[in-house]
Amino acid sequence: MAKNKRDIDLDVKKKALEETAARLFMTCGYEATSMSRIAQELGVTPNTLYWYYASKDELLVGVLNRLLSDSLKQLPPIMGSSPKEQISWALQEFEQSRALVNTVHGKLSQSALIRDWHERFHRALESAVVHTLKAKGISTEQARILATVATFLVEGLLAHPHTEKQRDDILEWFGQNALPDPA
Amino acid sequence: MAKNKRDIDLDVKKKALEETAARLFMTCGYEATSMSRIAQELGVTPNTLYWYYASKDELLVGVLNRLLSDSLKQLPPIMGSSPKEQISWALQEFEQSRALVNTVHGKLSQSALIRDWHERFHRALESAVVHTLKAKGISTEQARILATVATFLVEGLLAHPHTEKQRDDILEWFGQNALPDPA
DNA sequence: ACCTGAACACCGTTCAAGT
DNA sequence: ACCTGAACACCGTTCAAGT
Repeated sequence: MAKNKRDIDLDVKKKALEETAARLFMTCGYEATSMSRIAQELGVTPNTLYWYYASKDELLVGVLNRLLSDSLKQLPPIMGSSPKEQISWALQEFEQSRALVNTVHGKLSQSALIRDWHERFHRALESAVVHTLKAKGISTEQARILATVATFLVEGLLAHPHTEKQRDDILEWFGQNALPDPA
Repeated sequence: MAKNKRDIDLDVKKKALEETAARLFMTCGYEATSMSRIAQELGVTPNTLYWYYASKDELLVGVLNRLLSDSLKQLPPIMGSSPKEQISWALQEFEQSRALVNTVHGKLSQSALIRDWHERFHRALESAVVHTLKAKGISTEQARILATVATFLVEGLLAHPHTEKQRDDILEWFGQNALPDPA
């Protein structure tokens, strides 16, 4: 990437920074990726990054938001499928960034910035899931519980290496117990 | 603590090191706790820690094993209670070290040492849970699934701040769906 | 507005040297 | 066997200076 200044605008530049950072974070891990390394990959001095982001954590938030909105763009097509397929999709979507999921959880107790982002993310996710469950005739309270359980199962599968069979068994079990027996 | 050398034996010394490290890890977080800080608290030079542990990660493993075996000592009394109470106990037991749970998950992709410990821990936990479930007449396969789900729910609750109601609702829901309806 | 050079305080870790 | 002093390479971050 060129060392251009001023001739490419802020959003384009941030996009490039975040894409490089995302790639390194996902392959080498957040802690193992130094600001110097990211800068080096971009042909830039480490300090440069601090013009765009106040801290490494803030860069991480930028990366998370970008990955998330990229995922959400692919969401519409699967909106009509079964709950099990939807969970399966979410799992696959997060699979590549599983290291980041663990990173976020690991930083919860140290970084208020990450804590905020995490809280917002879960609130948005829950309300989306609850909304679709209610459309299926499930009570608000029950929908809330199921949404949380589904989230924990996805995160558990992401956090721990597992076989395909394990994943399928769990999704199957949840699918059968989630909906109150449609007699 | 005294700077004694040779006059107190290795196990006692390691106990003191790990207790101090555990306290700091749990209150300030693992990354935020430097080796220097731990050493300072012990009235010792940072290098000293490296005579006992090859790395900070190894010290963490020592801390984890100590906390775990301390918890296991309190296990017998609750062996007879209901599954829901047992899960509740596990939750409460891990509550204080919730930061460490997140730390371990966050380091999975970077540290082979932690990965090993984590794998061993989950294997031991699963086999214990499966064993008790089978005693209740549940098939091995079903017991495995339930054990994994229970683990993910506990970890989810630990990783995310939650209200008492949320916790009770989830445990209640699991309790009702876990055991194949005892007619 | 954007980027660099040089520096800061700190980190985990090593090693030769002391007792 | 146990511990220290001094050093190493590196980290995230800051700031004054350049264009």
